[in-house]
Amino acid sequence: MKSTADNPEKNQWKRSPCPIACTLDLLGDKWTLIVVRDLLMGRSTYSDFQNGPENIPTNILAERLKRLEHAEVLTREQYQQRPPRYSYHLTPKGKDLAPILKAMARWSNDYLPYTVKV
Amino acid sequence: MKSTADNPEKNQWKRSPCPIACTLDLLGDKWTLIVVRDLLMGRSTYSDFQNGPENIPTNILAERLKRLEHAEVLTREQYQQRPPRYSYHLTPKGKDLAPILKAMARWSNDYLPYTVKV
DNA sequence: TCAGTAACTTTAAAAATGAAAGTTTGTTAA
DNA sequence: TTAACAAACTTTCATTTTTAAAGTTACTGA
Repeated sequence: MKSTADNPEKNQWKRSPCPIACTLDLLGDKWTLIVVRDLLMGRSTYSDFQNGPENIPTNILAERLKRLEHAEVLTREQYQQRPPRYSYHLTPKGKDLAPILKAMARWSNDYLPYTVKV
Repeated sequence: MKSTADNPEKNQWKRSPCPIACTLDLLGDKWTLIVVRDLLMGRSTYSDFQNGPENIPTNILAERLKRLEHAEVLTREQYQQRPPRYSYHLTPKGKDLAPILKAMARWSNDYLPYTVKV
């Protein structure tokens, strides 16, 4: 029988209690941190994200926004009634992802050629 | 006609020249940084990685090791002739991924419940 | 010679991704 | 008053990736 501490159903983690693994359970894919990057840059609407240089597929974008909202990394708010318009904003939890992105940008600038310097 | 600067074939990047996007092109999935974490912890053999708490599928592990070797994040060396045995080690480029993992661990400890503190 | 181990490779099913078209709600120009 | 346009999605379906499981190769030690 599985102990509670080892059971991902009862806890938050899917693979192991390792903090790296837990972060990757939520953010470990090609698109999620692109959306966070855009939010950190001040972009806030669905079409802002959709029109980014990476051309995120719209169904992926919608799914990621829902996932991040559920994880309380961002909030969705209607800023206009008619026509209905929504904006997305980072929570403190979401803003605190900045050091991860900073470290990635730094590493990329140091080691990957043809990368835009930041 | 596509300009050279915008052509991912000629450059290293697949989606955009953004350093975040470039990093995610290489590392943006659920398993790659788990392998890097293990390497940073001093694990070095295929079975070391395979026996980690996350139970990485063996074909995924083999593919990731090849990809990281190709990207010069790690090296593979035969440390014994017979039976043939191999070990993997981070290059300076690989070791410099540590700040990214540190930032992830920090964020996880700050915001994700049931995570092991580091 | 037989079981066991490291380091993979192969296979087939399941899940995720990606490209494209479609939907809903409203605005604005003709 | 109708047609075109836009934001913010949803749906569909083909392709790609992931996963679990079994298989392979090279060798050791009993």
